Amino acid sequence: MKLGAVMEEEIIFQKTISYLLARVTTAYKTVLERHMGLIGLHAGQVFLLLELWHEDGLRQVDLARRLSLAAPTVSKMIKGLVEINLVEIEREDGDGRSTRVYLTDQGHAMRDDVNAQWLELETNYLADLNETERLILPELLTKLRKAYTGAVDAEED
Amino acid sequence: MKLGAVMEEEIIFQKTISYLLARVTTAYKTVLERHMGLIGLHAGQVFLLLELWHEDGLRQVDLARRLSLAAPTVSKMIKGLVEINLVEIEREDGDGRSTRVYLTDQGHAMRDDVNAQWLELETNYLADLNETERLILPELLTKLRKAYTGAVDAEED
DNA sequence: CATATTTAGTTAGCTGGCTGATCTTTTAAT
DNA sequence: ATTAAAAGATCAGCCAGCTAACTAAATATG
Repeated sequence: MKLGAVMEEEIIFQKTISYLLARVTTAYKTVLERHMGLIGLHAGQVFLLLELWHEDGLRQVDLARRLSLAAPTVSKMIKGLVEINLVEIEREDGDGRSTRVYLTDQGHAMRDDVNAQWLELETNYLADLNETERLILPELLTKLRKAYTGAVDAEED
Repeated sequence: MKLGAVMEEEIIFQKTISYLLARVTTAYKTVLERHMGLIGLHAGQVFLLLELWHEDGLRQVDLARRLSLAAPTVSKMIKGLVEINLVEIEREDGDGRSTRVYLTDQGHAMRDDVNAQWLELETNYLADLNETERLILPELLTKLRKAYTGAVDAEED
């Protein structure tokens, strides 16, 4: 009775990878934000810090590129991080346009907390994945990321 | 010279599924928003419309549950959809608290546009996936969604 | 019947993304 | 040297999410 022909179109829609991805995406972001909130950070800040832990003193434009984010987004994030004293900014000597972003001591100190929280995220929510899935997923996700960051404008006119 | 022992920790971080998922998430959301913008919609509105095409006249709380969204989020989305005349709201007769959301003619009419755009999304960005991946991904994504929507508070005190 | 609790929605205010416009500084071109 | 173009950063304003706090209606409870 409920399997009328009317439903077919919608079912297709909801079975697309794009749809499923959207649902995962939304749910995941909320969880991530909540988890990082436990250590006083916002999700976006974590990724920015990660890049700085990797290489301190980057310019904003470098961060934007590495994180695949727009410049204003990075600008606002840094503002937030400066306010809670995790990073400092400094005008570049050679180039008056650039601002370099440096970790403060507190910024460095957050690393263990973030790692711990990250580990929890990974273990708490992904416990149900079997070994095969754990192997495949990284590849698939990487593939997806490349698809969405790389071929943004690849559509017919 | 650059491959010091210092880097090891960070590399682990960036190989976690959580990290990769975050990157996909951000990239995908931007693409999705851009694509739906081509037909005058925002990403969130599309999902709400989808539910209404499935079953018209839902209450906001129903929509929130089905979409796994918070009530204020749905409230704002509906506001936007009302403004562009895709849905109308109507106070429930039996229950003065509820508002039911109904598609307008224009709301119904968007369906083809959305489907078309959705198809493009699916074909343009996921062309590189092979058949195996196309089979596995839906399962994996569904699994992830359940993990992130279901076990939100499953952590030690 | 009166009061307390639950439920549905809204408002306010936050971060995370974006685009578009603006400003300053550099660099390129004439 | 002057002007034009490019690059780095910011500001304003938008939507998608959220939480917290609130109103109003419905239901429980006494």
